[in-house]
Amino acid sequence: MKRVEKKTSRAERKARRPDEILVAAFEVFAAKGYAATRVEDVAARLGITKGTIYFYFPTKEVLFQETFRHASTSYTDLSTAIGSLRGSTADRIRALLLISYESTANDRKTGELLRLSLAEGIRFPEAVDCYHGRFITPTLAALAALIEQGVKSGEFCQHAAACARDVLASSIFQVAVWRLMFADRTPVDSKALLEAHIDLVMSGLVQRSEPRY
Amino acid sequence: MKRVEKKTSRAERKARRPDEILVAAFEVFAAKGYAATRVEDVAARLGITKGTIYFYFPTKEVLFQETFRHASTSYTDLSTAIGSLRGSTADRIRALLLISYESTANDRKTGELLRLSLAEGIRFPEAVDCYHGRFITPTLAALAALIEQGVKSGEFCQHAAACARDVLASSIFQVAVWRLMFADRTPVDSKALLEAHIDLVMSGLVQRSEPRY
Amino acid sequence: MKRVEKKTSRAERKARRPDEILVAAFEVFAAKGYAATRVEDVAARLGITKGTIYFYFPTKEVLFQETFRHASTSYTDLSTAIGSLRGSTADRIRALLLISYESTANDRKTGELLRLSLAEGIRFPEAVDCYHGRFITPTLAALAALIEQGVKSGEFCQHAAACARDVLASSIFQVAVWRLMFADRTPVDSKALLEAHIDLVMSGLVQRSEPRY
Amino acid sequence: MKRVEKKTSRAERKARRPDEILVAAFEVFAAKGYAATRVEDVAARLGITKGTIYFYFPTKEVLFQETFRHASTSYTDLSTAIGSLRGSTADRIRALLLISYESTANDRKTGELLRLSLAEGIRFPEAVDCYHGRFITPTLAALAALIEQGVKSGEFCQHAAACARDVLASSIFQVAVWRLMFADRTPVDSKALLEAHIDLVMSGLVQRSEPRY
DNA sequence: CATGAATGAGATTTCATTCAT
DNA sequence: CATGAATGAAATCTCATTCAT
Repeated sequence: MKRVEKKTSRAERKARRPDEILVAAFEVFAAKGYAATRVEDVAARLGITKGTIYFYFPTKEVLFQETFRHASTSYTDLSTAIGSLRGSTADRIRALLLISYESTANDRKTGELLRLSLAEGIRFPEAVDCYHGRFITPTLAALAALIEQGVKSGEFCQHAAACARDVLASSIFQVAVWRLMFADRTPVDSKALLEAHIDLVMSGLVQRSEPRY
Repeated sequence: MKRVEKKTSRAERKARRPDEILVAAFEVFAAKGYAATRVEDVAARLGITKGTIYFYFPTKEVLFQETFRHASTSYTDLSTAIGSLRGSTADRIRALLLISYESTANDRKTGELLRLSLAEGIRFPEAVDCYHGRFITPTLAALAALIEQGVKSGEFCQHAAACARDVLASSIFQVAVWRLMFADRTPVDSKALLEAHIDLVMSGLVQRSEPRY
Repeated sequence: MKRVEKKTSRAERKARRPDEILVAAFEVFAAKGYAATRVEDVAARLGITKGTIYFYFPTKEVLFQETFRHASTSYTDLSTAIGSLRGSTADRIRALLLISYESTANDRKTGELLRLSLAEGIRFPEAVDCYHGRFITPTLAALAALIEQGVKSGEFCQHAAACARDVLASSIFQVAVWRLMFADRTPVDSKALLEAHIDLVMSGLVQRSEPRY
Repeated sequence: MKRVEKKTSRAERKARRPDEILVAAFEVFAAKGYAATRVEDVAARLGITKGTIYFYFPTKEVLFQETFRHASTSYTDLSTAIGSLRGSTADRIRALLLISYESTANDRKTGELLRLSLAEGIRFPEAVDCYHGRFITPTLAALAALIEQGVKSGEFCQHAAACARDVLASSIFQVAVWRLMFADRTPVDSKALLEAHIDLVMSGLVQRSEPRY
């Protein structure tokens, strides 16, 4: 019977439509920016027509905002990740930053969100808010929490820890910006760069008044 | 008398027009992005009409490219700056990064160029090339030169120096991205952030007289 | 009831639109030439808007080319006409030229195509090719075929027949040009002119073995 | 001294300017048509600027009309030519048509005037009037005069002569149209075509009292 | 006289949005 | 629900025309 073969029923399909649209829209918006993206481009990517998109989203502007929100949501939840980390505080920070990196490296979405935030931030402040709330705040909070632990445990020197949070976070931005700008022309070993960054910062962060080991 | 008041003759005006246009165009392009900028916006900012802009630049696309190039050109020349730096290598690196920071902080142009590079890089690869050539390459070269001096003089440990260049450079990106995104909402003390970054990295970079391990 | 009155469904309308546009466009292009025709003029003639035209044709240039091609296509097919002609070869040639004349006289299209070919030929060489292929080549071929028959049957003298084809064809051009230039100012009896032309040429063409007078 | 070398004084140059402009304008108008011709194109061809053209001609429209008039004026004066013709009436007609042909063949101007008349005739009826008055009317008059002489002298048969004028004239149009359309693609031996045309028409025109063959 | 910078009206073209089917 | 023909506002670009120099 037909029904058996058909894996996605009409109802299922319908339920997924908005998400499908948001996914497709994200790709186009990320690649071309808001103004240069045509609603039809998004539709074409799904093999549907403009009209269908307008059935789910009232305007292009709303489509953009929902798209941005949707794309931000799927970001790996750091607060759960942080609980499962093991090892010294330094190891856990390193692991945390690598998790961020991986999520960026795998689906590029995080990087593209950064691009969109920067590119469209002036016209869509909510997008920046969203990016900030979903990505930056949790990352900074997680880092801050880990650093505090390190200070308490004596691993980190109090003084350096004060602004270590932002400095560590910058490693993520560095890699993201690097990839956005030179993606296809100057391939960079992002992971090595990230780890070097972490190493250098860490070595300035660890307590050193006496022999370390 | 009219004549007396008129400070700019027609000839003078003409000679300055292209530059005036490029300056105005940069502001609008930086604020709205390529696609959302209307040629008329640029004209209005100068109190002239579209036609005048098309008299000097054949298309909006060319206007953008020239604008980008023009804005990139005025970036503080690091190779001259580097010669006038004094003090220890660490001091000179610090000074160099602060120069970059100042140029960004004062006219925002550097930051906006970064924004445009990221936002329009896909459609205007030459813009990225330009930004790369004018800004990133000289900065990295200057840093690399200084680091090498530090290694030779024994100030920096060989091992850490290997990737210090990129890590130091990331401080600039961090500040720039931060300012671009949160300019008016979460004012950041960029200078403090930058100096903290440098401090941390430096402390991981300097040669330490006793064994680390 | 609305439904009853509406003779043309949306689907029917859509199917006819391209042709409707091409017909309207031909009239305007023929009357004003390519450059002086505004796309809006064509739209207005159909009671639609510019946008609709651009929905079917990507540019004004393509619209012109398609229009020309479309207008050329409907020209009376001479190769079928030639088969149904009766009488002496001279009679059949006369009939053939009159068929050409009638098609010109009735819808003016042939004449206007000539005007467009001449007027826009430099910018649209394909238009000339098209006119040549659809109109001139078949006419000349048909005439040549008939003349050859006349020579074989002994009706025409070999010598004169050599270039009779072009000379007979010129009668068509003469009438067409005449009508194009003086259409509304010096009305000419085109038919009489054409027949006189044919008579004169024919009398030079026919084999005469005995005194005419 | 400079003056000696300078062949054209400023005054001379000034006096020729309008004519120079009209000559250049004709070439551009003929090649591109009225609407597609920019005033600047005409200026560029003379190495001067738009402003100068506007000094001599108030609008582009006037420039076109003057240009057309000017180009028509230089047409070989047939009424003087006709007096100097010798030989039989048939010979003189042949010679007259060849004179027309030569003037066309040499400077192409006559052909281009025809093109412009047809292309712009609807918007510039005066251009057609001008072409008619300067070219067609004299040609037809000259032909009619010669034909009448031929009839009086018994060379031509009365009957055929009635419309011989237009038929003979058509040979000129045929050649002109042919050259305009196929100038560079299907080079035609215009002169042979013209002479064949004349031969055929003449042989239908001449009085024949005895067997031709 | 000649120049050419500047204007502004108007033409081509694009595209978000609507709505009858 | 989905479609896609149609709209119309707006953007890019052109060019005849003007006028200060």
